[in-house]
Amino acid sequence: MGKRPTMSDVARLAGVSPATVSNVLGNRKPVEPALAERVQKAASDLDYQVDRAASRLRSGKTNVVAVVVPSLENPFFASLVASIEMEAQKDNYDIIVSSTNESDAAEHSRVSALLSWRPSGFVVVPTSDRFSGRHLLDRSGIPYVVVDRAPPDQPADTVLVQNTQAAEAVGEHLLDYGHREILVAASSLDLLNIRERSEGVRGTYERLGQPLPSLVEVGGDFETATESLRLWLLTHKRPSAIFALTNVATLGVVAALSRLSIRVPADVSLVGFDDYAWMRAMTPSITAVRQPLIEMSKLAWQRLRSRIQGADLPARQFKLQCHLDIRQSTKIVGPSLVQGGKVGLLPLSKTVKAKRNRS
Amino acid sequence: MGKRPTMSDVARLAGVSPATVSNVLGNRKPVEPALAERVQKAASDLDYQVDRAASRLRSGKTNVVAVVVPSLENPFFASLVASIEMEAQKDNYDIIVSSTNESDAAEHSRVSALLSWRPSGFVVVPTSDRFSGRHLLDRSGIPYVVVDRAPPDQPADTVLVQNTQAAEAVGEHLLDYGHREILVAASSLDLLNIRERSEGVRGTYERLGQPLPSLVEVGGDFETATESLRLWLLTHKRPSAIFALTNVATLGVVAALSRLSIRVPADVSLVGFDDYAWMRAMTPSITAVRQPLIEMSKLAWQRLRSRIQGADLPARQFKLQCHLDIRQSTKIVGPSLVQGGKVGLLPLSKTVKAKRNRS
DNA sequence: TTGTACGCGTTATCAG
DNA sequence: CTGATAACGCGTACAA
Repeated sequence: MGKRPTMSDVARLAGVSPATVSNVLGNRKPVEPALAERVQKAASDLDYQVDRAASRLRSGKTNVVAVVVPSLENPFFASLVASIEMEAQKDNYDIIVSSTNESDAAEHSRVSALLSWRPSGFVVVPTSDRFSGRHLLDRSGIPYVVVDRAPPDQPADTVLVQNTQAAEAVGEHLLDYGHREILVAASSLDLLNIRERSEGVRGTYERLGQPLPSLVEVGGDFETATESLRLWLLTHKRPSAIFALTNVATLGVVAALSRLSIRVPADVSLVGFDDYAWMRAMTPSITAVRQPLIEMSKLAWQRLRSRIQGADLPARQFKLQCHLDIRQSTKIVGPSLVQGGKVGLLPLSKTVKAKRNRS
Repeated sequence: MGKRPTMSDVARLAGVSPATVSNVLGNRKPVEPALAERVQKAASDLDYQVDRAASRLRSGKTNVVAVVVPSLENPFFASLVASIEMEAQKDNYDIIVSSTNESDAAEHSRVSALLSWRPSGFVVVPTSDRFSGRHLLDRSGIPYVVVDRAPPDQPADTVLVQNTQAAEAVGEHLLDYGHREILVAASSLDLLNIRERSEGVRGTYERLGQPLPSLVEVGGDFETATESLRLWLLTHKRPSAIFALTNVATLGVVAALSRLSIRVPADVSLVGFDDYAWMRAMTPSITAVRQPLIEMSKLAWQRLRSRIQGADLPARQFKLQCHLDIRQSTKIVGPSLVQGGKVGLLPLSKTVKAKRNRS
């Protein structure tokens, strides 16, 4: 109960000045070991913890970063937050988490509100390609890193995945398995990364002279996605394979197919995006593009930390490679449609090639 | 770029005193409309945001709560954080999120570190029944609410679910479907809530004179759970139904069964815990106990907020009811083993009865 | 090692 | 009753 102890309380108990306590606890200046010990003991006896508000006010240092994501319900963002938190914790940073519920306006207002913390940095997954929090961040001078969705126009530190290449690999995989008529289930084409995925497969089919994939937008949440998919399937010729561009879309496809008693992969093959335990656990296991979530977080954090520490780096865009895990949900339905030896033999687990590259 | 504007900057621009700016922005004291407007304009022209550190230092108010969970990778806790964040946002509170990685020591040190923020309150899911952060929280005098896992001994505000009743309902459901030999897949029996679930089914089987369930501890992560389950199934007589006590255990069971080509529900029935989209999406859909996550969060937040606002309430324990969603993964294998009309007819979606009750 | 000014809003006090 | 002035909260940084 009662009020929390202050540094002066510790100082009094240890019989030293507040300044010394500050020096000991922040090990800023060398202090006589004997004194240091007394101070430490006094501090722990009182369960004393430096007040970050006071500390920040004087020193300007906070050790906190704000993390802004479109939604915490989406397991992809949840996992992202989880691994960023882990990285931050290693460096003794805390994170303030905020979700924008997929609203541009909310993004703006959340960023604005979070600025009042004067955080050391921001990690942002923009809600849309408009990235409406950007202006505020730029004006603030606080370093930030954008993850997953590329900001338009001006460069900024950005950590993305090679969506196009990953989708091309999926296209090749499906062609190699003999699939000619495929359906692409996108969440929303408003997002650049989704468009890249969509155009990736499309490009592959186009280049190889195959019929272009059909495309359906299914929305961002599970229920909607399921229903959209179900409707589409009821009103169109059944494709031989479906490529879902997000984890939610994947789940929607699985549910829709299940409801329509369409079997995977007997009746239709399925490739998902994002890789979650349930995709591996279920029967059939789902062939899916795995995003390097941990690497993304590590890279984003590393970059942000450098900037926080004052490094003067040019804005850079990182594009990490994805990985296609081929599992049971894709079935060979005919001879390979991939010409030449180009992709003659796909390894069971195919790595989408490409390395980091500059913006 | 550059330094952030201060309240004095705004005051100067608006031609008033800093105190007036403070009064306007915090609408604390009535201020002439004309002046107020000038101040608002000046503030927004400068993108001014009050510095929370300075504000807290003087006023003692923070509008931030710390949320401590065992793991952010676990979708149950991730969802919990998501909905708490949503509640908090409505009341203009930010949340600082921290995970203990299922370590008691980390829980203690995380709580200790978070105290340096002087948050308005804590929401804690204890890592273990030891609840090693408790001492610190009690000494701090900061209000806190415990969620999901009950603290031992002394009462504290706690929001739980009726684990026993939920598990009993699962027992009745399985008996009603004619299942005599069942296996309970627990994560770890170190946790009271898991023991309650385990003992719930066990109790039901015992009371009705049926063979007691077998029990296997499968650990807290997916891979381990899958392997433990696989091993158990290889070395024991196959049960007619499996009840998994957590979402991770459920996933592990699904994966193990899939790997062993044991069909659900043809060869074995399955009841899971926690309710996620993938359980509904897959074929067969998984019969599962749904925890009222949103209600839990709302209640926890409401309670915490009352305390933050100074309400002097006696510690209380809330136990919310769960819901058993009967789906395709449980199959009738024989006549009902539930005597009398007691549970003669189970509705397709059975609600585990019981209401909130006092500690 | 310590005294002390300082950072930036807030609040109590005071003036108009 | 409105608005300004000044003290204050609690660590930190710099001079002593």
